[in-house]
Amino acid sequence: MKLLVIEDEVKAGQYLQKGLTESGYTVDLCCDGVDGLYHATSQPYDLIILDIMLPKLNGWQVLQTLRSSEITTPVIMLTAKDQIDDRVKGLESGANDYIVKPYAFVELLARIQNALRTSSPAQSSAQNPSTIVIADLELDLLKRTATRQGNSIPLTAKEFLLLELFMRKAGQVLSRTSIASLVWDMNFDSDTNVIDVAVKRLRQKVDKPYEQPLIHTIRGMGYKFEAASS
Amino acid sequence: MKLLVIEDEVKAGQYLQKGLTESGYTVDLCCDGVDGLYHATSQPYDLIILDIMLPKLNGWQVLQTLRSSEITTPVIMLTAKDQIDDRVKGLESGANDYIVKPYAFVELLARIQNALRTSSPAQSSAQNPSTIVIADLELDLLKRTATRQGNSIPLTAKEFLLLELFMRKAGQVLSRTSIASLVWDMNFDSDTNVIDVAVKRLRQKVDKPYEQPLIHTIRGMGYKFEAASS
DNA sequence: GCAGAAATGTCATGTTGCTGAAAGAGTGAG
DNA sequence: CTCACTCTTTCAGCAACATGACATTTCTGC
Repeated sequence: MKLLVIEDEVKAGQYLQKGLTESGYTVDLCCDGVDGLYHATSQPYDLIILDIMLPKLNGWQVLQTLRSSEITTPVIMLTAKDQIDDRVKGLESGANDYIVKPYAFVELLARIQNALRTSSPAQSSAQNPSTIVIADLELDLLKRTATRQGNSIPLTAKEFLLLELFMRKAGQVLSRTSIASLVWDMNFDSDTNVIDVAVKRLRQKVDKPYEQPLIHTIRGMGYKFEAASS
Repeated sequence: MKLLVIEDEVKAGQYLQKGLTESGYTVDLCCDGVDGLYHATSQPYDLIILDIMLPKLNGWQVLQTLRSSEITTPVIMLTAKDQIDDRVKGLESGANDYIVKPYAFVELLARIQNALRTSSPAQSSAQNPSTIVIADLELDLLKRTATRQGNSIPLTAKEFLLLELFMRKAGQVLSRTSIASLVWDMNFDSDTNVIDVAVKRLRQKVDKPYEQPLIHTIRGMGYKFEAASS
């Protein structure tokens, strides 16, 4: 799950980034409206957290531009107590939710989860969204553990993020470039093999001890997570 | 599925009753705290929807009385925007969820389903809300003491809060930021290691003298309280 | 209020193990 | 067979965590 935080106060922004990263999200951080808008339009995010008071372009303008570009990513507005106006209250602006500063971090977390839940309609009626199950592999997002055939598999932070991405996008081929931008915060211009190494380590734990491989290499394209081998 | 709605505004209450009935629930409606408490204690409900602003007895009092009567029916609090305080935010009051007025009906529905789903398995084993028992550790919420293998463990205020949080969220990974937000009221100070120190002190008392560790560090993510570990 | 004690927070230092770079071996495609 | 792509292993750096000592705040009995 990739979030974009647009917040000009550096400290508040870093705090958010840290807290949300710990909570299992990948977070990009922008410090002004123009930069934020650029990021929001140039790559897909699952959710955007948008401060209203911003240099260059304020939150309203960013939001309006996004919506008129038909970008429907859920947006949670951050507003100071004395800035609340009717646009926020009624959520008529196209925002999905708002939260008043200062806020409790866990409350923001709850709102993020809520916005993510309600924005993907498939989930809402489906079963418990806190676990993903594919074949005999189960990923528990709250416990941050994987289980295969009853065996608990301990995962490091990066491994967990990678596996979560794989399982969410099961069946799709994921290029190294998109993996790099979704799990690492890097643009894939450098010639690194972090991803190969990470996949190798993940396979070691998830596939190696078992019969059926779930992580498949698509030569020249990337990787794919799939139950039935093609 | 039988629900109890405690809401003083007649119109809002009837609206809820109608909507929930149409959604397949059986709904009782009460218009003040005393009446609501009477119903809630005199017959079993699957879930209670509880407004905070109520005549005679407010939502907090009703909830507290319910919980101290060992009634563990899931409760969703209804709160106006300007009433949100940390009790709601952290859900430390014994409520299972809360929703801010005005809300979308479908959202309330989703939260009801969620509360019914997540509470039922846990509730049955946690009949007595005045103590939490996990493995050989017992936490007495009234006496504010912990006991492990028959040995009483004296806890300071912060230690107790932290352990209570851990045990309530047993199995889940808690990020430092969430812990900071729930146990301390820190929502912005980032460069401190109070939490690490507090965990160390708690471990000293709770884990150090015993065989099986209960508090686990999940590197890069936070901490987790769990009996059997990988 | 005051002194002493307990609790809590800050800082400096030690320790661990995750992570990513590099380099070589393996493997499939043409 | 050759080349490009992928896999595997090794290793050092470093961020994240643990810990002990010290400072500050809060509590408690007089």
